[in-house]
Amino acid sequence: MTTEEIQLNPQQQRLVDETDGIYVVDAGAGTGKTHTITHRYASIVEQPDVEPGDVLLVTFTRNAAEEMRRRIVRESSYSVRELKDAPINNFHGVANQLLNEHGHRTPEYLGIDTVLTSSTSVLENNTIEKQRFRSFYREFRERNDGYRELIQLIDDPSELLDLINNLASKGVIPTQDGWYQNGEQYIQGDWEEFKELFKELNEPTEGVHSPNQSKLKGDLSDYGDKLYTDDAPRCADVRGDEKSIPEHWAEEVFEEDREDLKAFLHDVYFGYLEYALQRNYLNFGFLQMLAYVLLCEDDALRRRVEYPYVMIDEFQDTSEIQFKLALLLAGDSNICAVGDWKQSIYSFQHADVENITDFESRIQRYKQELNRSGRRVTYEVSDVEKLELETSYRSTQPILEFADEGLLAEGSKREDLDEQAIRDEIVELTADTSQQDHSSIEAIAAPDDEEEAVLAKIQEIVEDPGYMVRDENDELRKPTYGDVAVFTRTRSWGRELLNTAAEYGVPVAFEGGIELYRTDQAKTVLAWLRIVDGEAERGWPVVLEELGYSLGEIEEALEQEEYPSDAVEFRDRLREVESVPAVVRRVLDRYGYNGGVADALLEEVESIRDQTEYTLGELAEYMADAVDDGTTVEVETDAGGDSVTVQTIHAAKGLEYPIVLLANVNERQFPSSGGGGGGALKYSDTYGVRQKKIYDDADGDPYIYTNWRYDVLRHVNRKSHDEERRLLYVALTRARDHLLLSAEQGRESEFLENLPVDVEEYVGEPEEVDGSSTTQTEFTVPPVTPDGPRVVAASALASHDFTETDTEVDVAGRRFGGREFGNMVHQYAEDYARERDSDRTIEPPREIADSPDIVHVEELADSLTGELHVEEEVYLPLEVDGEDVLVRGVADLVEVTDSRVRVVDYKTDRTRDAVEGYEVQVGVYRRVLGEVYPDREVEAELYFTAEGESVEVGVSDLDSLRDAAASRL
DNA sequence: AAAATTCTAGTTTTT
DNA sequence: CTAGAATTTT
Repeated sequence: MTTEEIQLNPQQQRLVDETDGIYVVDAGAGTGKTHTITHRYASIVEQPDVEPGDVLLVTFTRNAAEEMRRRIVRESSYSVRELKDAPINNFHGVANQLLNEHGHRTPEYLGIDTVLTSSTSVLENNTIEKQRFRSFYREFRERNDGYRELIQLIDDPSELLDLINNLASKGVIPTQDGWYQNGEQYIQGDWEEFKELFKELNEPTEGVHSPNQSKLKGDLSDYGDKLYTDDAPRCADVRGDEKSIPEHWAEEVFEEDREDLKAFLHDVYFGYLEYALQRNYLNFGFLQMLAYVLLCEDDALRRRVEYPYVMIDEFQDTSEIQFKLALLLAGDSNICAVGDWKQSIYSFQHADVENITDFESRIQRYKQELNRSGRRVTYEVSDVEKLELETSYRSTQPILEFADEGLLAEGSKREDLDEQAIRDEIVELTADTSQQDHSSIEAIAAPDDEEEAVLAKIQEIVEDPGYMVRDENDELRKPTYGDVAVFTRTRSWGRELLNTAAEYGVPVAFEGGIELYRTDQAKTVLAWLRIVDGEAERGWPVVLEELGYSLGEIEEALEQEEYPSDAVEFRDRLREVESVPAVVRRVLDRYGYNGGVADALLEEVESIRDQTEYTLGELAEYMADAVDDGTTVEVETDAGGDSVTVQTIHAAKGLEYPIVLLANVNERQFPSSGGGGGGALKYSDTYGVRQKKIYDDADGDPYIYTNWRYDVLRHVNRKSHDEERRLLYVALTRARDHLLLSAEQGRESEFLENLPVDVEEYVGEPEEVDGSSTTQTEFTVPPVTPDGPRVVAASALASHDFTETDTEVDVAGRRFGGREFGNMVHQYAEDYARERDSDRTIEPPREIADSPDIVHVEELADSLTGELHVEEEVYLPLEVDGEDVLVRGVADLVEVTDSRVRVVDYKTDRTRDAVEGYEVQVGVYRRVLGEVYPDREVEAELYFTAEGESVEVGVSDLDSLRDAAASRL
């Protein structure tokens, strides 16, 4: 703690003094928020008629709650003992306690007769919950044949689980025969708001001379390109012939019969809640949800437990249900919400930034919703006082001002921010320090390797006297490695930096957990669990490979079921061991694994054992799922001394460093673009729950259509880069004295271009440091190696950056680019095949076999004789640049007869580079098929469908093309 | 200058 | 399978 913080400044003092009433406090980065809250708490509690038990202090994490308790003890007259049971807790803790003490029969309010018991546990592990949900959903599907159409649409059950959790975070709760309170409204969406947004988006945009078409109309230019049901209106009708699309579409897309969807959602949601309760567990969402129901239903209890004073920290991270819980827990209008909207970066955890930005209207709306069926919130909420903390004890003035610019930086060329409107929302901070000439802000662009440039820069920082930092007395000193933090957007970039740092011996520690289950140690443990469990084929290969067996030898051993005798002995001894953790321990011992990863693994297995009754086989299944999920686990990463901290921006929230280097500020990384797709169901506050696709097998031919209403509606909910800007802001405001941003030259993020800093080319290679003289992270995190070799495209072998240029063709008066034409040819080929094999469905197996020696096509060899195959994938194991890879080619047509194998690949692009790529691809076919069918003649050829720059192809030509394809086969 | 079409690279973050 | 940029057409 710095000396400045001992005294309270006038704004802080005001917050401490004014204890009665409703306050929203805008407490920016480094404004001494915790310190102030601590004092406010003490000041409330020191009133003669107030006890610690009267003040509810809610924080976001368990750690934050403990930290707060410690500081209150230190700064007030209360002792540890007196505050031991004081309600200083996180939301989940509050809910848990409430249910434990008073809530055993809560499920009854929803029509579920299971009781909560003291042994009901809170499932914290995502992978386990997904597993349980999956098994629930498996049963659900069998029981509910009526929902077949919706079930067909959903290929990943965890999509449903996400939706359920999202609804739970809003207080949308299912009951036996409907929805709790006004839950159904949320599912329906908000027509008024939708109309408003629709209108806004449909305003013509400003052109230089005359108005342009509206954003919405522009967005809908590709409407109609997808497969719609017959009742969908045509593109021209939807878009109309004005600058805006006809107004009536707003209502027509919003109004939709969603009764089946709602019923399905209800039954899944309610069914899973029952399922969890019967199995005696709750997830985070259910925990808060039940506490909410309890407080709503039991008026006497609510009055008994309510608190005269409520304070909530990190308010920008609260969800809707948490805000409502806080209102229910407050007995009077003494509520204090402290936070910083600019640091709201947890929307994926259901944080709703509008809780703080629209505090005044939200608190009124929520009160109204809570009082709809009873008087639950009795106090007045219309008088909300806003306070601001304006002095920052962390960053220098230039850094504070620069960080604000981060909130104004446009993330793409398309974005157009209302700068003034944003500035109006920002409370400008003033730095407390007078020292600031030493402070610097710079941006570097690395022409070749950004990681190396970052490391070189760090070495420069600790050696160059130009970078001075302030000590606790505000005096300047030279920085060390420990003063530097490197932030990244993604975990993976940080991990790579760590590897590069290890090469050069730069002391660097990665903080914030590793993907534990992807380590060699975990893989070995998994293999042994499988062996012990009797899954020989999945376990032994890993173990034997570690012993140096070749692939052939492994196959041989599996076939003969003959394994090395000491390994067999070890297996038999493991089978005698009773507890699962003990098995794991023995395996780790056998391999001499005893570092941080091994410890973490053991700890994990023990905690999983505590949470579930997993058998050995189930644990193996769990570990395999965790590999897929990329589950991360906190591991002790003691770099032992003076080292640079590497962490994600999310992990850095709440921390500060003298020198911050924000790395990988590259396009498409930060802000991340694209993505966001997938999933059959969508939810937004505005339009409610919607189905993206429609499954239909009315004509006996199952088909999935795009829901045309959704296709229009979704535009009204387009995401902007707001949260990414806040993430940028969080990163920038961690810095005390120096701020650096880095990117790859030529790939700089739009953010970087829009920040008021010159991006300078930085060429630098780190000096190699003798590893023994520096400290390294206790273990190095290995790069993620997916099981089996990497798959690369055949054409990529010809050149790493070959570019396709276009050829064009005219078909029936329409012009097609090369790609589109190629797709069309392809479609013809497929239609042809479908016609020919109408009574047979072709389902080529998509999975690559475990062993790289097994070529995929082989599995089809016998069954396919004499038949036509469309779009077959072939894989060829090759060594490329010293790495074993599977080279993938996708052939358009494959024909296999007793004497011959023929592959035809249609292409349109004849540019030199492309042809080169295709030739490699065809060579791959030739070779792979030659290996699979050694005694047959193998032909593989390219068939160019468009010559030169532009080719005229009429419909008749396509017919002849089809005939040609047919005659070849 | 505006609208339409095509191309490209991406698909995180973790209480 | 999508958002957003880039390019082409009107």
